[in-house]
Amino acid sequence: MEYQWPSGIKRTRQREDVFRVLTQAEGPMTAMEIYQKVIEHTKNSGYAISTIYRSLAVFEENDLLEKTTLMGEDMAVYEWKREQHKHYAICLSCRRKLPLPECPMEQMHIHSGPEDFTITGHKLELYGYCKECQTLMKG
Amino acid sequence: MEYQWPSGIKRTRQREDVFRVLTQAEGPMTAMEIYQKVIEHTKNSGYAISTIYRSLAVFEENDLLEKTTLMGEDMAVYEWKREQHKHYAICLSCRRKLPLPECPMEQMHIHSGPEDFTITGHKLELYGYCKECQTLMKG
DNA sequence: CTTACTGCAAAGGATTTGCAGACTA
DNA sequence: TAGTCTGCAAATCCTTTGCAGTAAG
Repeated sequence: MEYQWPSGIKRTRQREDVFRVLTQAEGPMTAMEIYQKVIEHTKNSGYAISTIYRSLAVFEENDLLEKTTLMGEDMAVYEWKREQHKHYAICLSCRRKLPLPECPMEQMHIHSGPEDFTITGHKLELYGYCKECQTLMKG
Repeated sequence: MEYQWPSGIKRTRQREDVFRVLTQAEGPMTAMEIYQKVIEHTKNSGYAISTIYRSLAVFEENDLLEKTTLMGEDMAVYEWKREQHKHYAICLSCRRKLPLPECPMEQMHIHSGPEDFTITGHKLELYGYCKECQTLMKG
């Protein structure tokens, strides 16, 4: 198992489910997507979506995941924080999220914003059209 | 007046109000903030928040404004699209939004993301602490 | 005039919360 | 066993929508 249970957080079956889904996810997921993955795996009908939200809140308070709302979407997406953080190129047509091979912000050396502002993090998303959708549009 | 009424959009008093507030705004605003600015200016009590949303929708459909949800906030913010688009450094303490002097993405020449992906736009936000909040934390 | 826009109020939908029972340590 | 967590259902809150009256061109 690549990811270990974070210390300082009480371990419950439901939180483990959310943890497993998030750490195994390919990209950011909505609460509903996480919920569906969980019940699909546990085959447990008595599972509350509110528990998902509460688990996510606990992880977020402990700075273990990132909550975002992507352009053109209404629901928040959640992603587990990894050593090497990720950015995505999001296709405006099919909404697919393609991970960038590396973080452009680290590639360049811009760690300075406005004067006297200490940067602790950043959020970057690229928008455009993936190969398949470009082909479809031309065709 | 710097900004001219966009052609192709029916001109009404209410839309003009939203247009004026947005084009004069210093940064992104929530629908509620726009609403309050509008009624403060017009002193009109019979003004519906739904009209604000509908005006925003029309402008957005015409690609005249950008709707975003900032990290750690629940409400969407709206910003008029300008020739020179803006990015912000957002203080995690006081939530102030400080505009960056220039777009870091243009500064570097990264216009390539994943293979065969055509980039049409991007979203970038820096997070951290502004001068005042740093001082407060140290003191 | 004709059609689109607005105010009002009510509906939607994601997320949060109160409470009593269930479970972890 | 003590205290937290969960399921359930109801409440919130931002945002959207239906409808009848109003305004723009």
